[in-house]
Amino acid sequence: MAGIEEVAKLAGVSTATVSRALSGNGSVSEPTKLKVELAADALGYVVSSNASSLASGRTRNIGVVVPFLNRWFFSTVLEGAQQALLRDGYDVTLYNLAGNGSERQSVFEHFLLRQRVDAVIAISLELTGDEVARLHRLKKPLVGVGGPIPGVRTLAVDDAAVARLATDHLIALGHRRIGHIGGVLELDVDFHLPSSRRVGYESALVDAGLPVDPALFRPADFTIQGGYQAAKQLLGSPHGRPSAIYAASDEMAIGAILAAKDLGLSVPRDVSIIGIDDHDLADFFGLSTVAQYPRAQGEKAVQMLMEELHPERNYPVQPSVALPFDLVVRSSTATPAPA
Amino acid sequence: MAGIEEVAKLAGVSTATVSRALSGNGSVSEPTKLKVELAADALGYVVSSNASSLASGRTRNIGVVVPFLNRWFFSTVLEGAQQALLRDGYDVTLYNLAGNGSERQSVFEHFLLRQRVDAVIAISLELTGDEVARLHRLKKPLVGVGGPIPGVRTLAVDDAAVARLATDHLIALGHRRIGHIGGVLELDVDFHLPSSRRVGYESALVDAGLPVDPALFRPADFTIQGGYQAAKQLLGSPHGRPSAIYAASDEMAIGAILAAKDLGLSVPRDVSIIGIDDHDLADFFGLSTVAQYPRAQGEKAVQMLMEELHPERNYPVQPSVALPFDLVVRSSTATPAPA
DNA sequence: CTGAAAGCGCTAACAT
DNA sequence: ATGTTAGCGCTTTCAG
Repeated sequence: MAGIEEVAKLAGVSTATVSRALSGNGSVSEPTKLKVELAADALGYVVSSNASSLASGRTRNIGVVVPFLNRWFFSTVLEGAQQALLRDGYDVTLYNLAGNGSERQSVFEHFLLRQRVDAVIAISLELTGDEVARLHRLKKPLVGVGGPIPGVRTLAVDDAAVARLATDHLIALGHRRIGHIGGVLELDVDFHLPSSRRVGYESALVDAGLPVDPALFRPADFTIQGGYQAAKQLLGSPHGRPSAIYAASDEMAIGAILAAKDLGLSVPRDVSIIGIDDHDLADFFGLSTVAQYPRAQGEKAVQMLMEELHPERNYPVQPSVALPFDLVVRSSTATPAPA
Repeated sequence: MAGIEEVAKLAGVSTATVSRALSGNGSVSEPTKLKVELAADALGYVVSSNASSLASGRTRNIGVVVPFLNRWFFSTVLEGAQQALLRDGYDVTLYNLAGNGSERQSVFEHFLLRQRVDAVIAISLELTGDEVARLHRLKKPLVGVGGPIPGVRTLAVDDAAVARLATDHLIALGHRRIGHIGGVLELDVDFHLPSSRRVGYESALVDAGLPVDPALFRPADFTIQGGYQAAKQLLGSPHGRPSAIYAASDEMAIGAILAAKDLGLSVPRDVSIIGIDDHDLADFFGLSTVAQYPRAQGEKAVQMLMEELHPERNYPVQPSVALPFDLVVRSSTATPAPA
């Protein structure tokens, strides 16, 4: 491992100049800069991130905290964030807070605080006030994605509006008994979306003059399996089976489609189904859905961090972050069959 | 941020003793150790990983390189590895080599070499000789998971044996025309498994005295969609439709099940289907499969690294790594319907 | 624009 | 068992 000193020697300049030339901080004449770059290349020199971080206080490393890895939404946001960060020369240190217990505490107490990261991205994780305060005290920028964190810049679609859009689509098609597969309460602790997605649904019903029937709601765990079971309950009901189901995620909606099929019901003739996400599989299943764009959300989160981390770069200001979402109508929704 | 010096002062010892007491390296009497810990707690002291790394040469950080994030196998291995590393006090820096192009090069040239990681875990990624050599030159331990990397300790199930087991299961049930949905060649560059999983299938056939019919093979891309399309081709064949299909992954097998249903074929009455993986969804679809245990693979990879990184700890030696796999029979396979 | 030199906060000999 | 001290390899004032 060649060090900065050898590069300096080979280039015939001081180590300070090498540092400036390679980092872009401070001014260096074009010719010397070139010399330095050549020398660095020749020696295969790469800065030691530790030495650099120690001296400068910047790590060029971002901590990303996620609750799960094997769920489409999370891994897609992560992918978007990772790629954007790589482009900006940042590494990603991943913290998977699966086991919500002592693991979580140790991540905050020992890992994030070791000066290892310049900033933190929290995906769909409701941090406690204490956790947020800790990060603030260290002056580490923090942005949230997918779940509102009090007192923190957060990137999230307007879940209530998304839910409304999905429900309104069904109402506009003429459905009057619309079931809803939402989140289980347990998950609501960390993601607020289950409840806001339910609120949007209910207010859409109310605004349309439709009754809110608790029997038409079933909680599930955001998986295909969960959606399947919930839909079976909803659709198996001997009287008053809903003519449409709005599920709070595509995976649950796909489960609902499979449940309908297994019950011998045709989608969308006998029952319309709509989800939220625009999951990779939505197209395959012909699922109508409200698309959100997790990959773009990850990228935008990075952009927000860069604005804080590099105010000098004068990034275009993003005043309010209203994230886009779009109704995508495929073949799982249609007008209800005439009674 | 309190520094080591303040802790030393408060505890009434030297910084060296603080370092020793907190890191466990070198010997410190029980009483002083306690004093130091108390002082550290009181001040909320956490070592600066950069300073520590710079001085010691160890980063307590492992680089994990993956080709995709949103595929079950990868994210599960990653999850297992991450959790095991966290337990051992290691951070994980994630490199997602999605866009196999210049991104990949920059990861190797700039990121991994910055002394940021103590070791590297490569998941299902066939590293080039040059890439391996680079890591070796830095004396960074490297272990591979899921794909054989020449000259590198690699953790992978015996794909040919796994494929054989799946195929033999079908043969034992009495199937004689067994279709295979395997990997597309393109993917074979980075994962060797497509071809070894095909080889195992073919040799099982041969050993059973069955012909290897190229018309019974369809490539796909390891997704549900891909498996669906391939299965449609296989099952739609006007003559000589296979009575069973062995897919090289559960996701493709699930696609095949859906395809069979859509064709009006009953599984397993009209066609038996088996996959590989024991994916989260396998149980839901009643899919027979050969389970491998990616989470455990991630954990074992970590264990191997720890053995190299901490030889003094005398980990129990794992001589040869024969990874477990098991046939899991569910409801998607049965004897063929009598012709 | 460039160089000299003082650290960044810790660890690891080397003493004691 | 503990203290002293010399770096680890860079970045960044401060001069010039």
